[in-house]
Amino acid sequence: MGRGKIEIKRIENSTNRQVTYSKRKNGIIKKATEITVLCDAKVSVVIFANNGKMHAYNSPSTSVEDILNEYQNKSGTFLWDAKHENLKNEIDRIKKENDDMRIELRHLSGEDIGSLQYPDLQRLEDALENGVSSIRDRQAEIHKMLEKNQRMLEEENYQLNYMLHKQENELMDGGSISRAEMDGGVRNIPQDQRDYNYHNPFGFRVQPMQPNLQDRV
Amino acid sequence: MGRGKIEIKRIENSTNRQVTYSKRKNGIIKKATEITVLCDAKVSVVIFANNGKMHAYNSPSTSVEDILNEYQNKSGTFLWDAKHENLKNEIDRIKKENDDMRIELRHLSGEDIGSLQYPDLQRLEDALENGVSSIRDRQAEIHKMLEKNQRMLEEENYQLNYMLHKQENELMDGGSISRAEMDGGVRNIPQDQRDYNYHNPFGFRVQPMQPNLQDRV
DNA sequence: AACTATTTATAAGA
DNA sequence: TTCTTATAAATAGTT
Repeated sequence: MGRGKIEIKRIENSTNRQVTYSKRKNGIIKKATEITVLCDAKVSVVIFANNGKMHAYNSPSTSVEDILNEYQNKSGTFLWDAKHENLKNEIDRIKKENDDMRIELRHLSGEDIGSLQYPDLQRLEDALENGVSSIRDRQAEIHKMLEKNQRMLEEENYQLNYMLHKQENELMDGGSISRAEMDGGVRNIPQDQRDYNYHNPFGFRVQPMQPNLQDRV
Repeated sequence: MGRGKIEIKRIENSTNRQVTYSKRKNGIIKKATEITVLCDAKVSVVIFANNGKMHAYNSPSTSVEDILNEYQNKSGTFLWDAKHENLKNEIDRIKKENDDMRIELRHLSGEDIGSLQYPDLQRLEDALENGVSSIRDRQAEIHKMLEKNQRMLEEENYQLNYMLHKQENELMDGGSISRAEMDGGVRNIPQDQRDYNYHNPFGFRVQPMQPNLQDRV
């Protein structure tokens, strides 16, 4: 019933099949509601599209419990089988994907390559070298960050030591230093004074001068 | 669809209702079989006529009906969940494995490594270098095989050319060569004579002396 | 059950 | 998905 007659056999075109499914599903459910009303019948319709989506129609039931249970069991089994099939298909699909990746990983780690020939080997080698070079870039980047952080820490230590030294001097003799001494003299603090800070757990706490020392590298 | 249009409401005439029920029930089942075939769907249709034996011992009760429906739904869900827990768990497990491998593959190809720190990077680099070295070993192995095959082919060519040369001489002057000439002289065949074979499509066919030339490398 | 006039469903095309 | 429409299919009323 339509523009043309169709043979009752699986519609191969997927879009077409989907459209027909949708239309006919609605048709069946409409018929079910009609017979329910017209003839006072009880109808249960459960439809699964092959993509796993389910639609169901149940007329208001007045059936006794054991009949319902019988239906329940039947439809339950049916329902289960359909869903079960879908899940199994999904599992198979994922397992396939899984196996492919596992093989690729093994190949990339140099295992099971005894049977590979030129083009595959070349591809693997390229991929690996690409990977190595990316990883090394990343390592270099981290290395640079670490070095930068180290330089910043050293700088801060110089300044902290200088300030500590200055305050100790002021406490001891009430003296003071010039701005010039502060700017120019920092890097000339002798090693023994710089190291003092590390051995004095009660040293003054000073706000860090490099707030971004904690940057993730 | 018939001689006259009918309103969708209970058919009061019992005979009429029975006839309509029978016709429409067949129609629905036909439709169900059609959608099953056409759309690769799974359909379950259960129809109870209100005057059927199945309903003989049924006492229509709205409240009981509601309870039974609820029970049906609940037990259906329960049945479903219980039966599918295992499959769902398996899918989750495989999907997890899948994701992990996908991430590892991306890391190995140098993608998404922006957040990785030292130990992971080191591990990846080691793995990649291992892989590269295995692949290169394999390449070298293949290369050696190819070289070996080439040497064998060259050797065979020498011998074939020698034999060809000798036969031609015999045909021309009836002469013969000594065993010593055969053993010692093979490699001294002049270039112009060795090349002759390549230009002579009607040269004698000689059994190859190196049966394993066709080895897969 | 058959028959058939009619209604209804729907295939194909936008 | 939704609408349209020509046509196939279902079926209401009749025999």
